[in-house]
Amino acid sequence: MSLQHAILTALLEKPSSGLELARRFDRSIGYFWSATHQQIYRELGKLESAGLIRELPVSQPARGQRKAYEVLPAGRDELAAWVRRSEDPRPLRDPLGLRLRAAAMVGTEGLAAEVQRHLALHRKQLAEFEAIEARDFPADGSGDALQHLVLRGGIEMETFWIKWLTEAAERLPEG
Amino acid sequence: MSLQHAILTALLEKPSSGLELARRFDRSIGYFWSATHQQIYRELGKLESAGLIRELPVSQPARGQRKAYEVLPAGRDELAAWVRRSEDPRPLRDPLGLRLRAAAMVGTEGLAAEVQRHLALHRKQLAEFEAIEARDFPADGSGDALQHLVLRGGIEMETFWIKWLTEAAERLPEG
DNA sequence: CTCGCTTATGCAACTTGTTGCACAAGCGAG
DNA sequence: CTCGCTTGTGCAACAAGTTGCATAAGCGAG
Repeated sequence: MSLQHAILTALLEKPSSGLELARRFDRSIGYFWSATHQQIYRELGKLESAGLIRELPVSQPARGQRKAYEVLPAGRDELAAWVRRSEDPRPLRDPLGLRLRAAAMVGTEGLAAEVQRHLALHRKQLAEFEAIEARDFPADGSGDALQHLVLRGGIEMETFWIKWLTEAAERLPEG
Repeated sequence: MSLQHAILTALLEKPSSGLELARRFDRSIGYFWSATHQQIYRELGKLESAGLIRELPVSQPARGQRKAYEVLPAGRDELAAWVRRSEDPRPLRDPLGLRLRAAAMVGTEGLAAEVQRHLALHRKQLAEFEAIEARDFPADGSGDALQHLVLRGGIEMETFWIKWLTEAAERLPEG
């Protein structure tokens, strides 16, 4: 049910339409949970049926107006209860590690290039996170500490990938 | 399709029955991909239908004999092709990061304890990985380099979690 | 021997995530 | 104006992963 709670969090931060949510998931919220627009629309529908959110009434319903949603008290309660619940970490799922292992059986052809490609992707992501950190969390300690912590998680995760992939690149042939 | 390829890899390393596979997934292969026995049985069925694996013929089919599978040439080919394919990393999915963010909206009550619990889990996992490393990959450089690399990935991943969760513990109230 | 425990295999139903497409409205260029 | 492009919303089908249960065989204690 994590996706529903992610949506509730995002809507509490700021009432939004489906597409706005999808965009915000591509950025901040997405460090630890990604979602496509279809998933988001589906869950918005469920959340509305469940009485946890509602369409934000608009003063002048002009044509082409996008639907925006806001969180109802029941939604806030549910989110608060979820934060207090206990939930185990999900096991890691990454195909590249698997492919390295498979390569031990069937040969490493092409893997060095793939590792380089992943390295570039992770370096790019890290640069983006660091740019966000510099912009939103200056050294003076302004900005929300919890949100900064989450961003730090994203940064350290990417740092891990870069470190490990660099090791991998050194150990693979045909660099 | 990663699970099917994980199974092919495992069967190439050693022909096994469904439950043996499930156990091995809990350990080595599972660093980067986990699976329940139900998933494994289902995929074994599909792989067999697709002609990529077959039941290992046994000399004396005693009662209670467990079915074991071995990889056919077509299966090896498919695995080799997969290793050569290009595939993007999957986005991270972890509910705890999400909950920290949600806590910025609805309060951090109970989170410090949860962070401690996760810390303990990750420390335990790290200790297990390090024990395996000490056992299977002594300093003299014996042992398969690729498999060692994959294990290093698991170790560094857990190290990341511990570092980040420690940061989180320091920043959360009511420790 | 038989009762309960463990091991091994598997089905069915459900939830979650992905892919591909459909449709409508606004917008800008020709 | 109108054609094609982009934006926003959404359905349907599928693939992947999870949960709960059903079944059967071996095994060891009483």
